[in-house]
Amino acid sequence: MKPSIKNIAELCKLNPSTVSRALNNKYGVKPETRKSVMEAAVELGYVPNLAARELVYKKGNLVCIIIPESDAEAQPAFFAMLPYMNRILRTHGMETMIYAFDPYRYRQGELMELVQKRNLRGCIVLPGFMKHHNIFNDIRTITTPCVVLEVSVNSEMCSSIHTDEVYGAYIATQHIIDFGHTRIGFINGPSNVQICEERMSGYKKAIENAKLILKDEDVVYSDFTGKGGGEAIITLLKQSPDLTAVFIANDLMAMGAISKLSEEGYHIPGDISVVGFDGLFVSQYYNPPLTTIKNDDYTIAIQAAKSLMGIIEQNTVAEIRIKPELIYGKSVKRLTT
Amino acid sequence: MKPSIKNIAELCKLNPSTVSRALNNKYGVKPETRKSVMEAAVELGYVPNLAARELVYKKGNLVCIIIPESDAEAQPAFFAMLPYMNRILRTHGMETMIYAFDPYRYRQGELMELVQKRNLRGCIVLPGFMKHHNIFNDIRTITTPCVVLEVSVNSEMCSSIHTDEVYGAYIATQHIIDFGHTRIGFINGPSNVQICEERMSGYKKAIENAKLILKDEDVVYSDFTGKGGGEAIITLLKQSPDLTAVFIANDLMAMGAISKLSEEGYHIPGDISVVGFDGLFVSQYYNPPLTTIKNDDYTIAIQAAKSLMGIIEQNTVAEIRIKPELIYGKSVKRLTT
DNA sequence: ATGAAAGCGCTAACAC
DNA sequence: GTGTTAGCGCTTTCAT
Repeated sequence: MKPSIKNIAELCKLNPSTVSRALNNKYGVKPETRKSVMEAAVELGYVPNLAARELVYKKGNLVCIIIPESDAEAQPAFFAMLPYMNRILRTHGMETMIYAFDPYRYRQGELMELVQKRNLRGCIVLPGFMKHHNIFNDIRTITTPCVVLEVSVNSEMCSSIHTDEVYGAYIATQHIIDFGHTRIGFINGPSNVQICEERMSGYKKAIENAKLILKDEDVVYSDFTGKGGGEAIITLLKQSPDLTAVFIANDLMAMGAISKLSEEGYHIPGDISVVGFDGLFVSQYYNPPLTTIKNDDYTIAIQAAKSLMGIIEQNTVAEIRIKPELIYGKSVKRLTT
Repeated sequence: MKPSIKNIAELCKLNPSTVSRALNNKYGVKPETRKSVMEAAVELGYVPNLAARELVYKKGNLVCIIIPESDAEAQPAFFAMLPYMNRILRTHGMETMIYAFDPYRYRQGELMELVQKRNLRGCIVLPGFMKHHNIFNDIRTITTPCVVLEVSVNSEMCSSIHTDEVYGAYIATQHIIDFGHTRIGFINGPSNVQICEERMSGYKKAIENAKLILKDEDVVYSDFTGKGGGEAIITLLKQSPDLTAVFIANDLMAMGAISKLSEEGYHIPGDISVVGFDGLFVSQYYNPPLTTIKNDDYTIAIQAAKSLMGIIEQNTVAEIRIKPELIYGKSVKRLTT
């Protein structure tokens, strides 16, 4: 039978409330009493029951990370971030649960329900590619500290962390331009996704800044998968055979594209230069090592966890923007200019 | 203020106990009473407090996935498995928490403490590369349903899921042999890790079966990282310049090796054939697509979750062995024989 | 079919 | 400094 403070109380001939005070280091317990309680606790193998404590406190120390249910392939960022978030949260005495919701079956209010039934201390929402979903209505009205990635939520209880997508796409394209390319294609993700619009505008900005010509046929949309990237590059090169470089909106598509191009006899970067986006940890071991924009998951994850603790502990909400960074690989050819 | 059954009871002019029965579909509630309770619950936005329920039931519906704390790079399997486990567990009414322990600071009994304080329903332990760690003593004596990956635990409450590593390494090496190679190197992971010993013995078995000569200098040990793989292949080719193929104990090292070889002017698979191990989802988009042994995370994850539910629901423990599978890429050259 | 009362393990307000 | 008492929200006897 699992021991409770009552058992300790009996053993020490004390009242349970005194035991509680002793265990929680509350003011007003004789040192020797505390000592005897501690010893009894160890002897009995006492472990506090968090459910009982929560019932009194009304809040627990559980933080929930909320993601749309999907495969690892679709969510590399989440998996990269989880350990870092977890680490920070733990140093603040929090523990982590995962809630994967089905985007197609999400019920209005599901989030509040989760928060309430588990007495959650806070949430971190990683919406992935979703920008227009019922869950955001719930986030807006939630009364529990909450951090949302990549989506702004105007609320007293919500902070948000953004990647500066426009900037990332801009420096990617600019890097290609700096290497002397003048015909630069773009393989984007789904056009209805907000980050894709933003990456598109970064690409445009760099092209226009450099007084290059922006052509519709230099842009194709795909689906962020490796397979999709392979198909997209073929379509793109058919439309615009004189491209010398392509900016691709995520590393997975970039890999799919390079793999496909190699198969078709192209040499990378000899024939076509490629820049990706994401900075997956495997990208540096790609053949050739991929030049990419590192969406700094480490920084974002730590920021997210710290921001959450900021709301919980000091009631401070914030909107943070993080600039991604160019990682130099070997997938861009320097043209003689 | 968060509504409780008491509020519902007042609204319906009933006793809280009747409300509880109505909400939980217990026998002996007049249909109209139940109806009025349900309506009141919706009207008030009632959400049950799991902590209170747990206090009565003694058990909750939380399952904990336990991993050593580390970066995503070191734990690709975990991240691949999490969504699948989570999905199965949810269909059984369970929710998932994550517990990342620090292997260097793990205290004896930490696991039991976690289980008790959270009233966990069960655990799934993914020990990664660790085979000899204090946590296994705790797992052995735990009295809560538990599934452990890759490590056998002799206990009434524990099931284990194993990958047949020997078999995997065997079919990898055999595949290379089938393609006509006779000088086949092996880049293994750290020699003190059990799965490495197993993969080693699979490699040996295939070499010996084919009456090829097993040479010490054809094997090098590295650290499962991409960087390590790049260094290892150089060392290996210096020791054994006449190798035509290499079996590499994980995909990340394989990528590092291929990347390095390409940089050095080798062509893959023209000059050197490579087979990896893991079947990471990015491997199929590698250049060239990597021939690898797919450690079927999907099957393992689902098996693990189902096994856990098997212990919880039917008290059935099992020891399951899963055979990995050869994935055909384009990184092995067929030699004319 | 419903109500009354007790109790899960813990903490807090108030006595002493 | 410590005991007493009440109560967190829920379920479960046991009455009625």
